[in-house]
Amino acid sequence: MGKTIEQTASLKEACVQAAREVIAEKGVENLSMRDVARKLGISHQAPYRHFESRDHLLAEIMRRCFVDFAQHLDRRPRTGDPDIDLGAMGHAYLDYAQRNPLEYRLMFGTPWPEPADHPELVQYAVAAFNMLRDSLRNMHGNDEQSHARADRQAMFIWSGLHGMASITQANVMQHLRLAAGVEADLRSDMLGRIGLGLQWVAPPGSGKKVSPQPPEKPGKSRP
Amino acid sequence: MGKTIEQTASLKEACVQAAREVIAEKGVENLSMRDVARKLGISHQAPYRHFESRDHLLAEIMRRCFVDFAQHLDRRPRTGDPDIDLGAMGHAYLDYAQRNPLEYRLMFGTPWPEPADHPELVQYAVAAFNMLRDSLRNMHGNDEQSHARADRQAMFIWSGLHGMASITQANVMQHLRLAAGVEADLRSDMLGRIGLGLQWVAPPGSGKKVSPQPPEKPGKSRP
DNA sequence: GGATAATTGTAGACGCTGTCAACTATGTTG
DNA sequence: CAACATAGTTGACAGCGTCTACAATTATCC
Repeated sequence: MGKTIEQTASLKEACVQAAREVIAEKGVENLSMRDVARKLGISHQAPYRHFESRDHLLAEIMRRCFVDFAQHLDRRPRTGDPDIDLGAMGHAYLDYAQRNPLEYRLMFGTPWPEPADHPELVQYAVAAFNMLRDSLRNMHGNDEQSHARADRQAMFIWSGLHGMASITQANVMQHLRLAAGVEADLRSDMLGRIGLGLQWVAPPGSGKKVSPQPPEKPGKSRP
Repeated sequence: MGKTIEQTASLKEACVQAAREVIAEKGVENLSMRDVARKLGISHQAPYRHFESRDHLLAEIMRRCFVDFAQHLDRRPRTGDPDIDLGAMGHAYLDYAQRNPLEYRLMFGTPWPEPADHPELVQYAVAAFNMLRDSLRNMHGNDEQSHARADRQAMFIWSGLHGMASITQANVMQHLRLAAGVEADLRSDMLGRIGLGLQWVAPPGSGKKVSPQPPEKPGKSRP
C-alpha cells in the first residue's frame, strides 16, 4: 500500500502544490485539508504529518508568495536613475497583482492567521515591504529625518498601489461604469499621480493638524 | 412554544443585530447561522425563514454598512470650498475606517458573495462611490472629458484611502517598525500627498504609454 | 364563524469540515 | 533482534450550511 504516483519524502511539497491548485480552482476560502489529501490520493490525515493545521499550510503558501513577490519586484530592469527605478517598481507591483490575482489576494486580501503563531510569515512580508523602504532610504540619506521621510513616502506608495490593486480586482469594479478611456490608462495615471504626491512636504505651520488641501491651488497645471 | 423575550414580527431585525454582535466578538469568518440562532434562543433553522442563506444575511449586513458609511461621508461639515470639502471627505473616510474597523473590513476586506445574487448590495456600494465621483464632477464640469478626469481622480483618491485604511488595520503593520513620528502623522501626510497628486495631468506625448516618474525632478522641494 | 391557505418556527438528517486518538507499516539505531 | 521514531491510515467527534418534513400560528375568503 502507500506511495501513489507521488514521490515520497516530499509529500510536504506535494501538499503545497496541491493546495495551490485547489486555491486556483475554488478560491482560498474553499480550500480544505481534505481536498488536498483527495487530490494526492492519500488519507485525509496524511497532510497533518507535515502541517500542524490548516492555518500552518496556508501560512507556508503565503510565505512562498511573499518570496515570489519580492523576487518579482527585485528582478525589474534597472536604469540607475532612482526615480525611474522607483517608477518601475510600482509598475512591477501592479503587474504582479494583475498577473497573479490569486496570490495577491492571498497575501493582502485574506485575513491573516495569528501572527504570533507564524513568525516566518511576518518576517518575509516585512522583507517585501523593506524593498520599497530601502529604495527610498537610498534616495534620501541615513539620518533620522531622512528615514522618516522615506517611511512616509513608502506608506504613501504602498497605500496607493495596494488600493489600486485590490480595487481593480474587486468584482464591484465592473459596476462602477467609469468614463470612457479611464480604465485603460488607470495604471499609468495612478503611477503618475503617486510620483507627484511624493514631492509633498508638510506645510511649515503644522505642529499638529494639517489642512488637507494641496499647497498650491489646483488647475490645469502646465497646459 | 416560541416567543422568547424577543419581539416577534421582527425576528429578521434581531437576526441582523445578533449577527453583528457575533461578528464583533469572533470576526466575520467565524460567524455561523447557528450562532445567530443560539444567541436568540431559537431553533437553528429559524433564521432561514428570513434569509435565504448565510451569504444573504451577510449581504444584508454589508448593505447596511454601506448605508451607514455613505451617511458618515455625507454628514461631514461643509465649507463651500470644493477643495476643503473634498479633503474633509477623505478625512471622514479614514475616520470611519478607524472607528469602525469591523464594518470597514466587512465592506472592503471580506470576499464578496456573487454580485449577481445580491444586486442591492452592489447598488448601495456603487452609491457610496458615487458620492466621491459626484463631488469631483461638480468641480470640473459636465462634458465627457471632465467626467473622465473626475473618474481618474476618484480612482486615485479611493485607492489611496482604501490602501491606507486596510494597511493600517492589517496586523503586519506593527511589525514594520516605522521611523519615529511617522505613524502619528500618517493620515494628514496621506491626505496632503493625495491632494497634490490630484493635480497631475498626463504628459502631452502620451498616446499610449506614460513614463511613471513625476513631471518635475523631485528634490528637497521648497525648504 | 369556519374552512383554507400562507407564514413562521421546530426537529431531524445529510454531507461536509478540522482535528484528536489509536493503530499500523516502515525504516533506523542500539 | 529489540526498541524506537517517522509517516500514513482509520475511525470518531463536534460543528457547520442547508434540505426536508412537520407543527403551530395567523391571515384570508366564502
